[in-house]
Amino acid sequence: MDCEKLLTDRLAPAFAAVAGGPVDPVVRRSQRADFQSDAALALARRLGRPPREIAAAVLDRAELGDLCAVAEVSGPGFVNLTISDAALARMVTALAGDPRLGVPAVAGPETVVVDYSAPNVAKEMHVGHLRSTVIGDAVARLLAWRGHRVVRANHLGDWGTPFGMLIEHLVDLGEAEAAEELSMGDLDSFYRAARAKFDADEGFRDRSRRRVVALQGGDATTLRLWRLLVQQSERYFLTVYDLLDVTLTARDFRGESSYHQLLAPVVDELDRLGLLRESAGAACVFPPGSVGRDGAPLPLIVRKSDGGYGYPATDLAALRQRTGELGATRLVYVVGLPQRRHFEMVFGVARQAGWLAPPARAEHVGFGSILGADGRMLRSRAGGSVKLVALLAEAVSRATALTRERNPELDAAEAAEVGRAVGIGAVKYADLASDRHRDHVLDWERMLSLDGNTAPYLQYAYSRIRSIFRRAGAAARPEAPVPLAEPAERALAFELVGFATVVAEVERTLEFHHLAGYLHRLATSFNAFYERCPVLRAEQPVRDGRLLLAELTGRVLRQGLDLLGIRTPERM
RNA sequence: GCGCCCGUAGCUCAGCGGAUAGAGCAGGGGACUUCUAAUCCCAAGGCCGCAGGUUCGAAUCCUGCCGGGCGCACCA
Repeated sequence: MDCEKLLTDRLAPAFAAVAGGPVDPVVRRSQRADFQSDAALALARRLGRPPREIAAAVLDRAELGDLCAVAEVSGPGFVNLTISDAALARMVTALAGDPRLGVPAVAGPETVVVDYSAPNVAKEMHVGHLRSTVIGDAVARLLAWRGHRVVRANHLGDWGTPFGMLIEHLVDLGEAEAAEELSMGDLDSFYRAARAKFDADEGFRDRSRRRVVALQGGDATTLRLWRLLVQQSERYFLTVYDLLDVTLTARDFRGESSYHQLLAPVVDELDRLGLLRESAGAACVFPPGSVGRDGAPLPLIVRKSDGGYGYPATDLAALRQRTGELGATRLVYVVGLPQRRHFEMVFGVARQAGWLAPPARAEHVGFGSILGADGRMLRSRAGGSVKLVALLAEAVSRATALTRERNPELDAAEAAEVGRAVGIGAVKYADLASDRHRDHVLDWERMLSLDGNTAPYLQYAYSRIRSIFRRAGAAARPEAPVPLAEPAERALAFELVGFATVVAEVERTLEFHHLAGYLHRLATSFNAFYERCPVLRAEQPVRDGRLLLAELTGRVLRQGLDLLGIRTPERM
């Protein structure tokens, strides 16, 4: 099913025999054939034999007859491999009969915790949350589809000193009024108003401080007010997730408050393990390898000098709970790159404490900032951060207008639905289609140009396929003979068969731009095929075969886009 | 000062040890009586930041510079 793997498996024993030890055949796609193996070149020095001779010896031993039409030594010692039409057809047919499109469910499922999104109660979600939410959701979707047990952890910022002022502001407004404001999604003005009073009014500051103490002390009234804030915010966040087509639900909120009781035990445990050191009144752990500005070891402060706990303590408590109680073996943190050092230190301390021991491992899936078209951090006209919902609304309205213009036959309801899928898809795809380590330039024109390597391009290819089947009035026959005579058919067949390879790679690296790039290549191949190879007007048995290729393309596109969290409308 | 990320076509990006460096956009030229032209085809466009080094072979690995961004003890 997976061509690279198939060829690798065939070539590896031959290389091993020739080299007298295991060798990776280094199989990859080639411009001169379907695939090439480059291992003979690297082996030449070690074996003291000319690379061409090694390649020839390998070809002599390798069993490729049922797979390759041509297997030959080329240039200085490359092995060029051309898959036979019969073998390619077999692989396509196998794909057609496989609901999982060649991607098997994992044999040994893991429990994976994906930590993502993480908005703050009573604070607007801004573009900074976009990448974490979009990338994290793709991680969760992909790993779940592969059969892992995925725990979505939405690390909600629902605890800490700001809640004193927020609750006091709520009291000032009156509960009904405050709930109204928050449920309208006007979190920004609520927060700003509280902040302004805090900064300006000494009395308010005092009340706020006392309120924090009451909150932490478990005062019933305070807790009730606090829950009101949290609930209203959660409700609002869920509407954003719904708009974004994100799989996070009410059950996935893991508020920082829920670790509150675990913080002191975490510090105690670190102390018991002899890892704790006091420095300037704070309880610290000094993980190996971390150095600060002055070259001195850098501490992870697990308890501040005022006795309070910050992020490090919460992250450690959460980590311990995840590997311990939950039994997770893979911890994924989808958080911006600036936090890299923080996570290095947290993971370092967790390892020292024995909370993060093989097979469990943690990875920081970091990403760059979102920049405006001017190449600087995205800001609103007023200079503040851009509201996420405003950005999404603009994407949807632009895409809806475009949809109306392009396809006047759609009624208003369907145009709105399509506009939403296209607009949201465009935003998410733009985020996922480039290497996440880079800063990501959010250019309205480009993102919504609906052309090039964009979600709409892929969605359009999908809708073309659906259109064919609406006209055909029947599904493709899975056992239809696979047509490969036309170059466009062959090229498309190859892309289809490569789905599993890409999914496996992305599962390992969590670099979704590889999947996006693959889907774009697939859509491009399909569009070229569509252009040159009429489906419905073709004679049998070619017609059935082309229907099969079209259907498979549709299934792979839908599955691939679904893994990215992007919808595939039937019509555009 | 130290650390991390990033410098590839005018723009946005792939490629990260192999044969002539690839896409898309923008700009140029073509293709709709044909399953949606939101498409396709053709041409053009590059001292792969700079300089050394390793290698049969470097955009890719190493070192040093230059440029941009971010981080560097009690904010989350």
